[in-house]
Amino acid sequence: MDLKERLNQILEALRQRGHRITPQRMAVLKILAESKNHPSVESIYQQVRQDFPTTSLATIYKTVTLLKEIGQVLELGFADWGSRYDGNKPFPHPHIICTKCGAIVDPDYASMQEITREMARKSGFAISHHRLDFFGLCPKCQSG
Amino acid sequence: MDLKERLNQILEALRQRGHRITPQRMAVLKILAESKNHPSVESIYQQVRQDFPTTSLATIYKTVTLLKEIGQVLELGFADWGSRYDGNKPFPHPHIICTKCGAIVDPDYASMQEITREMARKSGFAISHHRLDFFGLCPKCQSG
DNA sequence: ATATGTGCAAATGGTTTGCAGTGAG
DNA sequence: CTCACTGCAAACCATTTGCACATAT
Repeated sequence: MDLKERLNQILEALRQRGHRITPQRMAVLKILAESKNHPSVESIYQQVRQDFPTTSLATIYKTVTLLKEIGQVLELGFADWGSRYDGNKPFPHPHIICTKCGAIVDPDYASMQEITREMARKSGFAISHHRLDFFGLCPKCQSG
Repeated sequence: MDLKERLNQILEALRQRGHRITPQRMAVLKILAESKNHPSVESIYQQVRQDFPTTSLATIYKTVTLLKEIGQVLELGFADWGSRYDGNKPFPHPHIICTKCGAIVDPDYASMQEITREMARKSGFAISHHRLDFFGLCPKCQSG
């Protein structure tokens, strides 16, 4: 999805609910709207500080939490490496995670809907979303 | 897998590496060897305390961490609800999680290997394991 | 006998919260 | 003007660590 378009979606969702667009918040939104690298809170913090040096970690957390609540960011919680965020594709989708360098990429994969339907039928659950992660070494780390 | 057999596997893995089998540890192992309910550390703690009231949380954590290190327990880390553990099937497999009551069940599903191969081919990653979670309401919670 | 495991208490670290001051709408 | 947001510091809480004692082997 086009970054500017995605950013506008997020802005619109915030405005609809009466939330304000501050410079710090805008900086976070921009990072999350691209977020091809699925950044951590700490990573977002470091980036935002380049433009707004007084920004606090708490502000990043508050913004990310808000976006989570209104469904504008997808949280990937890992037991060992903390959470990573995807604001570009905030809906459930597969990920491939490099266990060495921590890179997270989105493979293209379409048939999850079929699998989800099959799961629901067999289990009796009313399935609302899913999460599928593959772990391994990315091409770069395989030669390291 | 048969519970007694699974327990023996874990015991064997511990003995091989020179770890001792204490009563407290045995209690944890038994719980994890069945673990159809994918217990949390706190839940394991409460159960163990029924038989060994002086057991400390730290001991549970240490045992679970040890089992994780030797690959005898699978950790499911959730950003919002902490970690849950599966010592009965310590290898990657799908889960269905009730977002209301927190129940976690294992559906039977075989074709993950195909999907994993396909993923590896398309991404260039050397995939070592995966994780697939479906979230929704279990049959019981749908009528609640 | 020996060194691994236990249990307690303290430390840790990521995340959240309270609150006074700031600024977007 | 108002009320949501920011930034700081303190609070939180799950998990980890240090250490003296206990005990499995």
